[in-house]
Amino acid sequence: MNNLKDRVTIYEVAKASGVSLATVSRVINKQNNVTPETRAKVEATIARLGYKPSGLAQALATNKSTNIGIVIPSANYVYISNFLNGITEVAKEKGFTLSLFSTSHSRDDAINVLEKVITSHVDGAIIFDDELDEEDVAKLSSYYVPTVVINNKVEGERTGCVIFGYEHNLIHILEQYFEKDGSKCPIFLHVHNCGRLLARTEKAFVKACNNASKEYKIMNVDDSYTRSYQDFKAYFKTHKSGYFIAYRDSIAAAIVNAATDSGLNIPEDVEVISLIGTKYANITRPTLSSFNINLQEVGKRAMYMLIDLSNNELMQKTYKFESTYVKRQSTKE
Amino acid sequence: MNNLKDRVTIYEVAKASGVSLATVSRVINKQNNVTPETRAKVEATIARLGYKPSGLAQALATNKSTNIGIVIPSANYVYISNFLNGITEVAKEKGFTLSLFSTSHSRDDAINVLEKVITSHVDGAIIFDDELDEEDVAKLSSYYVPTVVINNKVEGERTGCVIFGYEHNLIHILEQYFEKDGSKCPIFLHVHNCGRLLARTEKAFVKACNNASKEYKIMNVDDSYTRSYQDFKAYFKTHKSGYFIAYRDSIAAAIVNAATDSGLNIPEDVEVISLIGTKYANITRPTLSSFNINLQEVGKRAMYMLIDLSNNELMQKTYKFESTYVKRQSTKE
DNA sequence: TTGTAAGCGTTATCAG
DNA sequence: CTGATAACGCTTACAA
Repeated sequence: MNNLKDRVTIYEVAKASGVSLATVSRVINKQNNVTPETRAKVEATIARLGYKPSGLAQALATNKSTNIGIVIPSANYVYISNFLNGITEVAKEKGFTLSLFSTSHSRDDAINVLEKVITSHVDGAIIFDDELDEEDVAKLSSYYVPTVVINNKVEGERTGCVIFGYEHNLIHILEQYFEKDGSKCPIFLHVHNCGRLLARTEKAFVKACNNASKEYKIMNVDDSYTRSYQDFKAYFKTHKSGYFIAYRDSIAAAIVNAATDSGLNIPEDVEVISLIGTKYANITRPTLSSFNINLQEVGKRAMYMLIDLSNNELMQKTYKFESTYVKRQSTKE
Repeated sequence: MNNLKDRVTIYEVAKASGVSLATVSRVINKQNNVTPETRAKVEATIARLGYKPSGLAQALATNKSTNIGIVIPSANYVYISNFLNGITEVAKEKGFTLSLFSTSHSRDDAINVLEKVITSHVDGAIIFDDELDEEDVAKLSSYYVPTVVINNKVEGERTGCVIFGYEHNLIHILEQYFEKDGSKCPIFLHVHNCGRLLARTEKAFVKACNNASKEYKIMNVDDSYTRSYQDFKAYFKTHKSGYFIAYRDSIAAAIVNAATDSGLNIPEDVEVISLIGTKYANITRPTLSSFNINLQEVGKRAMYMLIDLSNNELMQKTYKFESTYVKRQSTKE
């Protein structure tokens, strides 16, 4: 693990070109107080020796790592991928490097990750992880790392947040459903330990049902396609209809497929809405009605907010992304 | 961006506990040549002051960053997500931090990323990106960064690679198809600029067809579901059959959906195989026959290889993952 | 067991 | 425009 050993340093470059460290430093930092000749000379030996400055040493000397930490539960979700993609784009554009931390849905890991984020001296952090709460973010903040939190309303001096608007739209859709049809029992699919967004939408769901004096069900499902497909195959042996609200496309797809495979019709017998719609909502057959938020845009926005935050230029500390509802084949409306 | 400013340093801890820097350093590095009493004293003030060591300074002093660089084209593919997930798991287990670099399928970006990987002083790198070739890896190697390359056979002192076995299996499947049926024209879907794996499988495809003296077609398709769905809707107006080899699930799904929506039957009229199968092959209807490689395992393996490489303990420098073929509903066999 | 001091590879503040 | 020299925060011989 001695990869730094033997690397050409600024000192050797200075020696080889007959100038001082300071001059070499000026050249690599593109400062203009260097004669064209000396600059050329230094640049030549840099090229010849294949010198690359050490980001580590630079960071230590300047107090800037140009590195930002990203905390996610797992890379394995499509919406997280989209989010990451938005982040990487801005990072590249603005010259930041990214450190990826994942917590695997465990509080212990999350605490650990928090420590790592602090010690790794990032210039900022973006947290999209329900294991970490306001207090944790405050801790990060106390170490002077500006933070943007996704999907959690957090306040703080060095903190911004972007939140998702689902509740309103879900309530609206349900109201509409109750008004125009409402014949099937509304069923909310609860995934164990699946975080704030689910909890909030569940609350909104209950509220909408209560407001309309409708009976509803909360059903526990497994967070995997295969498992929940099987569960719903069993379910549809005794139940022949339902108006389902599913957290993720894959769960929605499990219901749709199980229903179809059980001889039920979509959307006549069974209707399904996916809360976190991705491009796969469009690929399954029947296609899935879903709520959508462009997570790539969320990633980009988070980066921009973080950069502003670092420069003390963030005016609007909370940014809300409203979901849009896209009706497809899995619902009548 | 002065996030380091005001952070508690080892020096302040030393002063506050009335010991020297060295002692504090010993304590935080869990060396055993410290009296329990002084250790306790130091630990107390560390806790009181909320001191966290600077990873930067540690890395500079020890020549070890415990950070490894991951180079990918984009975070936006399911198979890349799976790969990342495998990596993050091992990283956590072994105490590494990850730096994520994405090249966006551009050679320029890739070169840029390479520079960044070098300057960021990672202890190693994992490259899963077709823009970077053997020469680039050699460059990395010349800066003493051990590297594991995915999907490219690369040799070098500080280099390992994991490669994917598709050709054999594809040829086998095709031979079988020609033998048992072979009535439909085999069509390989070429995605512009889509990298080595596609090129290799395309070659294998051509070879198998030639060996069997079968006519075949290579068709250019767009690398997006929506676009290729439209293209195939148009295509199936005039063509009523085909045996398609698609690169990705989403392309395979586009064909299957377009065919179905055009009144054709799967697999009677149209058969489709997806080369890079993901869990979505199982979710679409009809389900997609596909070749599978567990990319999570690939990620894990790459990490283990990299760690061994760093310790000069990597015996087997090339590791091959054979794809497995899973027949589903989109083919007869 | 503990402290002193040199060094890791840079940048930055001074003089010159 | 250029060169010493002191930081940056930590580790690690070497001394005590």
